[in-house]
Amino acid sequence: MPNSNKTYIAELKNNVGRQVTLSGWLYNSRASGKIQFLIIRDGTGLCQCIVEKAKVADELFSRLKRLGQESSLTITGTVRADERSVGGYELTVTDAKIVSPTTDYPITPKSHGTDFLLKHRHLHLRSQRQWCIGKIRHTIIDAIRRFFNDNGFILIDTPIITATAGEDLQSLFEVDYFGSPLHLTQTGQLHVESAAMSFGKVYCFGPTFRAEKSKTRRHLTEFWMVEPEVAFIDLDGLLELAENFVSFIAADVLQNNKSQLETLGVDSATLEKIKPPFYRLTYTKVADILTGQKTRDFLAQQLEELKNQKQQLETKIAELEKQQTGQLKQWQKDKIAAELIELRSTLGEVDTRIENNPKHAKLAAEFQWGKDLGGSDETIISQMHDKPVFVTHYPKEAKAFYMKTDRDEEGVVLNFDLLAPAGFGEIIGGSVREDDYDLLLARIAEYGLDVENYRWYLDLRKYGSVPHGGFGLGVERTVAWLTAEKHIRQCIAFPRLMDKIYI
RNA sequence: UCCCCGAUAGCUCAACUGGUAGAGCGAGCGGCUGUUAACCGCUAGGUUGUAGGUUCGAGUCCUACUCGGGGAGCCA
Repeated sequence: MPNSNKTYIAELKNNVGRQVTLSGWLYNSRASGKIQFLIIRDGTGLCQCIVEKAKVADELFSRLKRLGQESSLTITGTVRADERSVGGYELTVTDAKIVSPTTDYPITPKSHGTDFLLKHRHLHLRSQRQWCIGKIRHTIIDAIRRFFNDNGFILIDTPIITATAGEDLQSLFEVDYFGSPLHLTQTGQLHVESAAMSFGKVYCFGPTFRAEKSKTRRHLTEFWMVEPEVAFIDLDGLLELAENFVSFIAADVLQNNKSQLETLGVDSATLEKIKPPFYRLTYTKVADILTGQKTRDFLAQQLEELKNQKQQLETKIAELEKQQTGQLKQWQKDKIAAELIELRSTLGEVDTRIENNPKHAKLAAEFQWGKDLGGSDETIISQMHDKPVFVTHYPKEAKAFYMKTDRDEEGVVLNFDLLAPAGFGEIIGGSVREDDYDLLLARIAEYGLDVENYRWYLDLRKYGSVPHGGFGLGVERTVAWLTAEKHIRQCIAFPRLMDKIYI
């Protein structure tokens, strides 16, 4: 095996004119009598390899011709720049070695259903789309770590098995810990607060578990969350930190994943907009907006647009259905059929939105100060903006026990949610923490939590309490937002969904 | 937990009001020197999710169940 000059596809641009050897898998192939086009993937990209019958041994030519998708092989040839090729470079093949031939690879280059793909997730990870998302996820995670490391934050690894509940008690996964019931962490926040009193600026980054009965495109039961926590910080400081942080991530993706964004069909202009300052609204302001004329007009207009869109789709579908019955080549009929499936699914989505619009309008109009913002309310606010929006100062009844009440306005807490624009919704939740011992104790009791479990947490208010706060950013939601991926389950390699684990 | 939709070849989907289950992809064989989800010809591939029911006749209608998708509530 000529291994001495092994090259990765990503490095082809530096090797034009040279002979190189690639190792990878057969992604797709097209063949004719005397020429074959093999698309090879090697983890760094795709490369079209040209096999001409005249330039290789006959036996090799025919073996390559019947080589199945996802067979592994090493392939040697000369690098050429060529516009017609994926990635702009191709290989004129002189030799190849089949490492392991494959037959009947289940995932074809045609379309597949979600269930099928999730059942084959171990193989689906090789697909272009999953590969692009995986690369971007990697950039995001790397950016997260770098942002904090370069800004003086210390990484603290918080426990996964815990006795304290950070969020809602109903969404806990219980663990039988040598006979006593503990649970999987919902947040590292309480622990990371303790570390902030030692290091000043800290963050934790790990998996989080929530047994929410939420079967939506925005929920996983196991997801990754990064949670910075800072001593001596106020709400304004947190907002600034959060907007710089999110902007840094977006800029990093833009810089490192141009081609992946392009493959995914993401308009990079939307990412370029993600720059400070983000919009800042108080909860009370949001409540006014939701119940006001602006929202009524906005939703009415949206409904009009949706109805128009529906009509256009229906016209298009009718046209295609008519065409389909005419005299056409089989492949043309197939193309139309594929297009119809696509259009019908879009139509279904539009129908759902039309159906939901009045419900959302009603929910918004009847919004009562004091309630938490519903998903639809968030969506409305988020749709009204082209940049992320901070919503701050929620009523304390709607929020967690540890959030600090606004001393100027006792009914609200010093918290914030960050809503991603264009209807994407919440990606960050954060707050200034209650730092007064007595007030915190009262809140713990109010929430019906066992004070004994929170003794250590209360101690932080006893020994040198300081104003402090932090937030949590959901990694998969951020990935979904930045890649414009509709479903969060595509944003982690092996998703854990409510009641459903595939692999 | 609630509401809506669906289940037909390995995969993605067809089958008008109940009347002999059909394409493409994939697989196999053959053809084609620049293909881009290549194309063209041939071949194989099915107890229509499961269990009942209505009917002369059920993929199609009814009931239950199982599985899947979407939405609601809740959240990162």
